[in-house]
Amino acid sequence: MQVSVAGSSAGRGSPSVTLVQLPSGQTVHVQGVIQATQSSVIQSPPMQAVQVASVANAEDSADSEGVTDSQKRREILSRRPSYRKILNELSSDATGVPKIEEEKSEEEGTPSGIPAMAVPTSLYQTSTGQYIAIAQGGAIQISNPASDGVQGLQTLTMTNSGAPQPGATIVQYAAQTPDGTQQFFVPGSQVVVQDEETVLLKSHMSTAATGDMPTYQIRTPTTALPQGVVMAASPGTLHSPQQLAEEATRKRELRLMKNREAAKECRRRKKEYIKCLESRVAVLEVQNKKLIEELETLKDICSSKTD
DNA sequence: CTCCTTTGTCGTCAAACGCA
DNA sequence: TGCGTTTGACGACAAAGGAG
Repeated sequence: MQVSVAGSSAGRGSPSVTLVQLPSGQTVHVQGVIQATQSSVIQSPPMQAVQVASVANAEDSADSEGVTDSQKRREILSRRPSYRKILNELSSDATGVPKIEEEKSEEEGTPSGIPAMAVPTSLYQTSTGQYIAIAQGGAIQISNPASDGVQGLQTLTMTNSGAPQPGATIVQYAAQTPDGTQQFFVPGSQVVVQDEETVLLKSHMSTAATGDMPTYQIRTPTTALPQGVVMAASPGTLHSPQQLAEEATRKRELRLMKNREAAKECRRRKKEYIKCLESRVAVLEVQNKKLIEELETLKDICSSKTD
């Protein structure tokens, strides 16, 4: 099934409606969640197209008489709920909709690309073709396609309780490579990150599965500063304009770096959210199909009785 | 091969959100 | 209320694919 998600219109003036288009040409209107500057196409396994009801847009047009431009603009720009919020609300309404996990759990080592479900053992397939199984004990097994550098299973084990240090998180990365098991110990307040700002265990676990051993560095997630970066003195101790300028530059660099990472994370969440929407569409399609079949059966029964 | 279009990704800005 | 976070919007860029 191919589901295309596009903002209803480009630019800042667009109302917050997302059109999820099904292969049959039908569209699902999702209120107030996604806008894309360009349309995105997501591939998913083939699925029979069944009619899906559409949800009307509740905040159709903001242009009413007597409203100033600034007010209009403010209405247009009014914040939509976050993906996580919407999805978690959806998941509370309907079963089968996985939740996006809280940020905390991600830092503790749970691959956030995996939806959290209350199923003892779950199997997922990533966009890269990997299979991820979550065992009861929290062990995460990654099965690579045969074309990948490392074949077979890799295990990510996350332990919180009973850790050697209070509040520490053990992240074991055991890959069945010729070198043997590789293991990472991650204290609670730190994350192991790859070079190129790629956080280990974050989204693309396939990067850890390649044959080449990437280099890692320990960072504290709160600051995201690379090692060796020393915080400058507080503004009160700065004297010369040059120092002030350096401080401003440093602050800007820090802000940009943080925002860069935040944008990456936001995009990852957005993708995850879209995947969840797709799965919801699939569930609804199946439900709809069943209901149609049930209706047909009942119709047959009624018509046979009247005959 | 070159040019154009489409698609996807990334960095940045800015505004809204949310929390202490 | 200030500050950090989140996310829509935008532009730049690269890769892929099609047309000529």
